[in-house]
Amino acid sequence: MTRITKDQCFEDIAHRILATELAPGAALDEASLAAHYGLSRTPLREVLQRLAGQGYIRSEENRGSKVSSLDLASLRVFFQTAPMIYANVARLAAEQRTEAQLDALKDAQRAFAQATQAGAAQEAALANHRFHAVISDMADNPYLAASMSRLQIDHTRMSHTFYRAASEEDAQRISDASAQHDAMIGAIEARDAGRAVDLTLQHWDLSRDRMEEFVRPDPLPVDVVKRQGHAHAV
Amino acid sequence: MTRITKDQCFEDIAHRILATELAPGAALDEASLAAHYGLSRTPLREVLQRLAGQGYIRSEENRGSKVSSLDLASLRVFFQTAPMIYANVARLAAEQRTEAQLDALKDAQRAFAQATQAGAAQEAALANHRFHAVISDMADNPYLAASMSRLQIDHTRMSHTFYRAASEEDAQRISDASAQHDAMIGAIEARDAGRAVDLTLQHWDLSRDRMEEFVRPDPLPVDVVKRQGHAHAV
DNA sequence: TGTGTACATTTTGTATACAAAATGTGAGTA
DNA sequence: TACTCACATTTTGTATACAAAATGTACACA
Repeated sequence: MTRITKDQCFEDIAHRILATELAPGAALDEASLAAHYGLSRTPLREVLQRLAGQGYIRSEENRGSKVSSLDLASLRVFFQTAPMIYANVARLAAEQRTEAQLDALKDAQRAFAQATQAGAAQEAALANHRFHAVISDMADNPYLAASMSRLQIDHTRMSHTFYRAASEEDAQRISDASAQHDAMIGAIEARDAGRAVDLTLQHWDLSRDRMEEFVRPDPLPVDVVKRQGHAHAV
Repeated sequence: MTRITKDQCFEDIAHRILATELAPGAALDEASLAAHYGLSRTPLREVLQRLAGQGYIRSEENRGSKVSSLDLASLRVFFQTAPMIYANVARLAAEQRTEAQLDALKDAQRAFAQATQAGAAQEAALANHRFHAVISDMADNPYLAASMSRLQIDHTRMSHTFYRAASEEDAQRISDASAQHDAMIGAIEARDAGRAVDLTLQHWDLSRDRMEEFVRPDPLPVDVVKRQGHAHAV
């Protein structure tokens, strides 16, 4: 109902996916989304196609769009790939960053620190997403950016529990992550690629362990036996 | 005018871009493309959006679509990134490949050998593209695939001169490349990841030197001074 | 000659009607 | 009860008309 632009619509759906407010596997209905955003179906379909192009959703001919799944199979590949891409992006970021990008990174970190201190889990996850997106931007490498953004989608979707501090230990981990961000800013500002890589890998180690346990396969259809290709969790 | 499906339209435009029949920077007109393929503008725009999502073209709001540029700036990043992605994809391909994919790879190589022996440069370049696309498929890693396919677009667009054998030396290089393909098939079939990586890097070295000299910046607009952001060749 | 401005033309973007495909429902039959 | 088939409903895909933006052109004026 709210009348907005295509870009805003794209951003809003993307954010809702990143926040898992739109859960992995959820079906997206063109007509109701178009009505909700006050667009006609033509531009809304264009938004969906862009979302599909960036890996947020998957569209099947004559069968609509679904939020990209996030099951244990993808998780395995994610863990396999992320450190390599993250490390290389960090190295390039330290080498290539501009002053303006450095300012943007500091802004993102301010927002992140604020969200974590306020205990706003979803805000923190999205701010963290932005922080790493700025680093990807600094690397100025469209080939790696394509990998990176896809990794980030899944990483952010898995990270929400990380920011919902239940125990004292959780709070410490969040504080550590924020300190690592600050150190990364320092390394990037100093154009110290080696240190940026090391810090990135440490940062990765910190978040890795907490993620795996919270991932769940897509909700199964009610009529299980008739559906093919839905492997159970290993 | 020829009436075809969206997928065929996508494939045809993609192939024409890979063959540089549609040159880097070339403008794409919706109306004439729609007429040419016998589609209305709505599905044709969808095709363009998919092409943009995969990096073949770039679309600007209210300003149409252009074939992605391929200038010295992108070239530098390309050389920086390709070996790492190619090597990792090769390693995963050797580890993960299925029998069906191995057959597909052998088919692609048969087509490649045939095209090179016939001296069909464009055929050879596209067959080579398919060969490496199958390897990317074997790796079964959507994150890397996003990088890989973008690298391949630019690689294939730069590779045409490689297959237009002018000298005896050129012919030898093409023959070497084909032999390397055969060796890569062997390594992948044997699931020998280390050897697959080594061969991939050798393959990369072979094609690298021949590429740089043939790349040209986008054709400049007639009115040069008024256009910004068009750096000259370094 | 060069510049600016109004206007015509071209091109892109959006809404909507209709077509086609998929899905859901219920009666009929074994 | 289980299954199939026909038909209604829902959802997606396409064509087309119209709106908006960009571009090109001609003319006035300094």
